[in-house]
Amino acid sequence: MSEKITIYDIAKKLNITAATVSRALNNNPKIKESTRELVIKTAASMNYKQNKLALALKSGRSNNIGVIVPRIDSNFFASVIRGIEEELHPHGYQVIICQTHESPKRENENLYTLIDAQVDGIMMSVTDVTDENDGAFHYVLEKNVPLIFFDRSKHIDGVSSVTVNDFKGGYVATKHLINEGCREIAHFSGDQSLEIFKNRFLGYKQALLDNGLTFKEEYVIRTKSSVEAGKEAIDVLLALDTPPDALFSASDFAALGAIQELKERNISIPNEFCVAGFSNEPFTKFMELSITSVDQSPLEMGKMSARVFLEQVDKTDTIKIEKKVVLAPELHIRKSSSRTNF
Amino acid sequence: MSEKITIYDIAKKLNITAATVSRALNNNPKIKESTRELVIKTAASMNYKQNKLALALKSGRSNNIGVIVPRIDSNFFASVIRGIEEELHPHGYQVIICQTHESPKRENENLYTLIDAQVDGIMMSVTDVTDENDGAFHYVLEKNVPLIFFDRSKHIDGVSSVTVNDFKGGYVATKHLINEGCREIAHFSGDQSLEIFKNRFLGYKQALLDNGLTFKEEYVIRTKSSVEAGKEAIDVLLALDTPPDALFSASDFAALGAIQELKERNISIPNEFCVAGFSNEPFTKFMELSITSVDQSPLEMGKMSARVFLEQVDKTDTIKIEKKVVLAPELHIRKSSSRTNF
DNA sequence: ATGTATTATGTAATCGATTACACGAAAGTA
DNA sequence: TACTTTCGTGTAATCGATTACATAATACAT
Repeated sequence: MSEKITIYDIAKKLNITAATVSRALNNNPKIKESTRELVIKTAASMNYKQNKLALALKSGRSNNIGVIVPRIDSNFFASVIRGIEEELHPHGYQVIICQTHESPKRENENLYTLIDAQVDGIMMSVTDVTDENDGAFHYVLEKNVPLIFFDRSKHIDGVSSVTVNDFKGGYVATKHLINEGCREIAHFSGDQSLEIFKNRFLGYKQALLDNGLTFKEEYVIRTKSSVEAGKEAIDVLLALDTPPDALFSASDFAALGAIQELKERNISIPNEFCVAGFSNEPFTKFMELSITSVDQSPLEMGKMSARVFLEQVDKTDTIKIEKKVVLAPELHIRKSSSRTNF
Repeated sequence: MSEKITIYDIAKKLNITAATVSRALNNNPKIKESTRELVIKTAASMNYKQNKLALALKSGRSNNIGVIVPRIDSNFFASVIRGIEEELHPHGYQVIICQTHESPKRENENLYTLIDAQVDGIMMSVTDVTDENDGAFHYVLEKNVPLIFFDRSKHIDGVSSVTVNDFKGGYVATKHLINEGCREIAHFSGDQSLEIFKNRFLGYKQALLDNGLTFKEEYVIRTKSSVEAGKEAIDVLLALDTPPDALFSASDFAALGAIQELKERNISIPNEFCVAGFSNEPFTKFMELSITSVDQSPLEMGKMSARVFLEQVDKTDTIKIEKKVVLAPELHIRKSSSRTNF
């Protein structure tokens, strides 16, 4: 075990006080240049390392920020985290990861844990939006810890968010399907208590109406974000009297499930049926029958969240800044919906 | 801003000392039962929260562990991290993420940063294995911080590791290709200074020799783990006098690149050419022409790493335990190499 | 020479919790 | 009764760094 060197050890060696050492190391202008140099040289030679915990205790700032996501092993969330990490690392922040597994209970626990661990900020994608009376968020706000929502947001006064324009995403995807000649367009939605799914749905609906198509309730199916769920949902749709000729799915995984099932039934894609997904998961691009999907630029979302955090930290004295950043979605048109180009 | 309640506040209210409060909250047996109950009740009513930073400073333990990976937005690493987080969360540890982007310099920085942040342990997948004289690792060991390598390991005395049997993975994948009737099997390798790639290669070679096939140097190509690299590499192979009839790629991405290029050339898979990859990335399963791949059970790898950490922490007094856990790889046979079943 | 800035450093409190040691009170023993 | 344990709590140091305030030392002005 290497001995821990503290500023007291340096002070003793140089016959000065720890205060002087501290000031010298922190470039306090009141320190004589010669002293500063001596201290810095001695510190280096003794292999001194600042104890971050002591600093954190004194300053109340841990230089850690917490990130809460439903799960980390999804390309979207992992990419957002990557963005956050890359933006914050140069500023000396470490990123602490928490997963909720879509459980509001875990979400609360994580919030409390992070605050208790004295993180300097929290960035998160909420899991459930229903418990408005929930104490954990107020606990965060009371502590004046910057809180930033990304992707899945919640309306709380004074809280910033970075989201993608889901309405537009749903709109352009649906419009694209219409342009390809589809007239009976179905939609796989997620839990509409989450804004993102609500908005993707609304974008879809608006695109239909704006283009003279009728919106049919029975074409909208709520599915989980999984291949299996997509298969089951498309079965339901194909059993309708007028089955659809296209699908806009709010999940790439469900879109994939639908595609697999359609192939099983020898329905030709994109000739007889067009499909568009959402999220631009890596596999959508890799498939032989590549899948059209709406990109949410997760890396950018992460970086932007980090920037919003940096703006807010250190400004706790001023009026709380509420910044709503909305990124533009980008439709990646691929084979699953291209009757013309490929 | 909510006032911060400390044990001193509780002490003052009850006309006792902070020491008694601390002992009561920590279930110290020397405290009178009635006092303990009173303290606990008062603490709850005052909404007291233990200051983790103060605790960390005093105890020298932060309850954070650091994880260093090349990048987080890869399904493999994200899954390992998920495993680590799930195993460690119940024990009160938070997971701090660092990325190296395959840069040894960043790797060193991350190691120093984590130690300076007083993490209680470090789990990592190394980036580069060449600089044996590297100070950062010794710094970690000097501090007696448990260090565990997963997947990409480095030989350091007293350091535990959790890896998959890459030799076996390479062997079974190659053996499988041979069983399917392939005779001229090529191999995409990664940087062989990394054990994992070395061992996958050796397994491949051994399988060839054990089955009476000749090993050809020119069939082994070093590629990056990307689709593009795979395309370029297969071009080289197909230009040989005797082009191969199968490929075992140490990377799923490179395997995918090869498949795309082979299709481009109208070479039929698996009839004329079989392909197997490594890592079992999600997309390998999703493709219409699903790709055979070796699974490394990343979730299990993460959990196992966490367990090894838990065994080592708190036992710094004893002789250093060096535990080498080797998980069994599992070959997932899919269409890209199945001439018979599908 | 005396008084006043200015500069560099020391003193000591502080962040919040833990804990070795000390000590008074109660209980047990002879 | 007197003496020893045992029990419960208080005192104060400690973890390592920062910083308001005090003070010593020097420079400068009159």
